[in-house]
Amino acid sequence: MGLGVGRKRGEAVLEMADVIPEDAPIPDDLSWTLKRRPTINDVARLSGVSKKTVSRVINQSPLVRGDTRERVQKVIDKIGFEPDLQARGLASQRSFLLGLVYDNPNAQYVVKIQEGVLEASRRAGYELVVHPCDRTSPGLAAEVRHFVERQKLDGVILLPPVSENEQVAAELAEADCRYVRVLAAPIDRSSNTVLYYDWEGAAEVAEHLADLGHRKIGYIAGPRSFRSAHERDRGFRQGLARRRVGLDPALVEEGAYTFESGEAAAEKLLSRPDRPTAIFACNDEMAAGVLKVAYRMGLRVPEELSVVGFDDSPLASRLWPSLTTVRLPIKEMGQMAAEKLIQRIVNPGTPPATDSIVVARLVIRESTARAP
Amino acid sequence: MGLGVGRKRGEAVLEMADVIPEDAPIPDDLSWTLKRRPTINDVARLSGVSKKTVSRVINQSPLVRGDTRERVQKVIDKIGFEPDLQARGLASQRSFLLGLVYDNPNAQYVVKIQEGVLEASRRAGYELVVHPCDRTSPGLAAEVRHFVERQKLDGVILLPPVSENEQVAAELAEADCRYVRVLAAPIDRSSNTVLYYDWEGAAEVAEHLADLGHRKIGYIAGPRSFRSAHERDRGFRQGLARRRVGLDPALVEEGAYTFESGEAAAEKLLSRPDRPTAIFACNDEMAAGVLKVAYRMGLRVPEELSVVGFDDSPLASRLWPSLTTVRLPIKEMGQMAAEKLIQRIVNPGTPPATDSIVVARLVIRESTARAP
DNA sequence: ATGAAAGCGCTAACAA
DNA sequence: TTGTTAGCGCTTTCAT
Repeated sequence: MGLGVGRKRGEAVLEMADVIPEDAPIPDDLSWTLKRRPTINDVARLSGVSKKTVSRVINQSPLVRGDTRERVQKVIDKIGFEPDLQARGLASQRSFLLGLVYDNPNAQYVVKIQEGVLEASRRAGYELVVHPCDRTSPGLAAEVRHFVERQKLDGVILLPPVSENEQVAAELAEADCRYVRVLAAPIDRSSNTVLYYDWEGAAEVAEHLADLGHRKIGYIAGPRSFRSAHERDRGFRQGLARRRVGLDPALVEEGAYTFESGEAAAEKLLSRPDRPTAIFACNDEMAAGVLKVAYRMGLRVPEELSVVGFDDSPLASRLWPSLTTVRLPIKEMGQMAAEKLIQRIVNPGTPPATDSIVVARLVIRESTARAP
Repeated sequence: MGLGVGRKRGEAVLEMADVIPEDAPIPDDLSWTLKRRPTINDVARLSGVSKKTVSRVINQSPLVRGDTRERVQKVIDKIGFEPDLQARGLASQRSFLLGLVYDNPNAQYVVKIQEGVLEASRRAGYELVVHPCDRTSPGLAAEVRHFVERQKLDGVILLPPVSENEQVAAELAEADCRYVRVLAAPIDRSSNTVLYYDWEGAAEVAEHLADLGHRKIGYIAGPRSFRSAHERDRGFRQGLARRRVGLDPALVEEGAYTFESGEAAAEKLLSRPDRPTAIFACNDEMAAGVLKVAYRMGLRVPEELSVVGFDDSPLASRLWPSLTTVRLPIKEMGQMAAEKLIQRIVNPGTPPATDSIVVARLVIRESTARAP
């Protein structure tokens, strides 16, 4: 009956009725009678409207009368229709996929960001495709572009330190791909950026140590190639300046953000005749190295040496003594980045987004005490 | 000229020629003349064959003559044609996406697996969609199914402990979705499984401690809800039995794989009058807790107390003293899982895959020594 | 070995 | 407000 005749290959088959009359109730358990995943055609037929109207309902277009919308929605719910994302994407040049590009050695950081991003994306019906990469690879920008174009990603989030790569950003812009960069300093438009103020946390470290009476402070900086290292440096020096405490250049070492480089730097600093009473290592890994050297040299922490790290990694709370460090709300950063991106995807005509800023804060634990 | 007239909306426009005669050389720099991403139609037109033949070339069908294939391939390379994955997927019910489902608190583990999976998937042109989940959620199986169906994932990899959930596996099977489970014990067909033998590593721990002369050995087991905890338990007891060393039930505690639970268990064990001379904690987190308690109680490690962990997390090598522990080749597991999955996707008609097994091995560091 | 035509399930342009 | 008609770019019958 009804359209039963002109049905094409693969059309869903209903056993009772094809078209449901306007005024008839929609039968229960229609899903039982569908032999395969329902399509927009099934919904259209069953609710007696055109494909396009169903499409309008799906896409929340205002151009549908209330009762029509309701009727269609009822059929959708009844037969459990869910639009096919591939088809939708093919027709509208979207994919409902976001990308996450990173080259960060810190697993905790990456996973936390992923969690935050996913929390926001799931709400909006987006999935996340991950893409670790090699910052030093010459073809990086092209490779990232290929990644987004291949799957037609609707947008990408870039984590530090790849986020600092201008070529990558430029390539994405050229490919017309929306992106959000997680950055330590405002080097892009604020609608493309989630900023984290590492420097504020570093300044708090300086003040904390100064307030504990430390005057000979050792400092293990991060590698120059990381923007965050500069920011931490700036903040630390600024904090010391605020407390009018000097930083002896002889007590400054540059580390590589690794455990081993922390050990090496600590060995230099702690074998000086005028060894520092406190050391600020620019990340927890290096601070762990400092602790190890202190133990080896028989220095008690914090009684004879205060140690501060940065990142609040799992390490920080599990070391002995637990590390005074600096914490960034990482998961929140992921959420903010995803929300910012999705906002622009879903609502392209909105005014440019405002700044998104998170601030690093000091976490005081057991590894710091008054200067001896 | 040529097909210039019947051209449809959106057709690529060439400035010089539409059809290239059979015997004419293919012009250089054709990409310049294409106003948008080239499609299969462009390739077909330029190489003077039908869409279908181009499709055959793309899909490596043997039903194409050598010279035809070559000619088509030349055009593909020249204009930089890359098939649209959405269109391909829509027509052939694929997505070129793999899923990774996990509920693992260990960030290092997750990231390493992701790396391994990606290494294998990139080679095959697959991308990875990540899906952390909540093992305790009642709707988990349905939710995972929804995840794979929504994006029509070509396959999923399940990590422990979600991988141990039979409902999830059953739901995936019902949805006709290929999956590979990373498991500590063979509870599924071997074509669906990558096995890791935790128990072997645990047995090595037992032998190591026994060989160092320890007879009063404390043991902090993992939570019963983890299959790996059972396997580690089995292996440990087996190893002890092989060395004819007994395990005093009074020296056995159950932990929760957390730092705090390790501390709590260690406090009980170490405050006994007949305190153990060695403690095996079933993961590094708990072992870190043991170390902390030992320091608090003034026990020197390893002189007075040997401590062994499991996982070889970053923690293990950064603690002081560094932890003797057990290592699993995590990245390789990810690779194996992905290869196994892709093999089945790309080549559905192959005989059921054989076992994929990795073995956990003891890593001796500074936290173990001869019994006092 | 190759091709024509009809889909895949959806959106978009243009009518009505 | 709603429907009609073409697509999106590819694969798949089924011919030839």
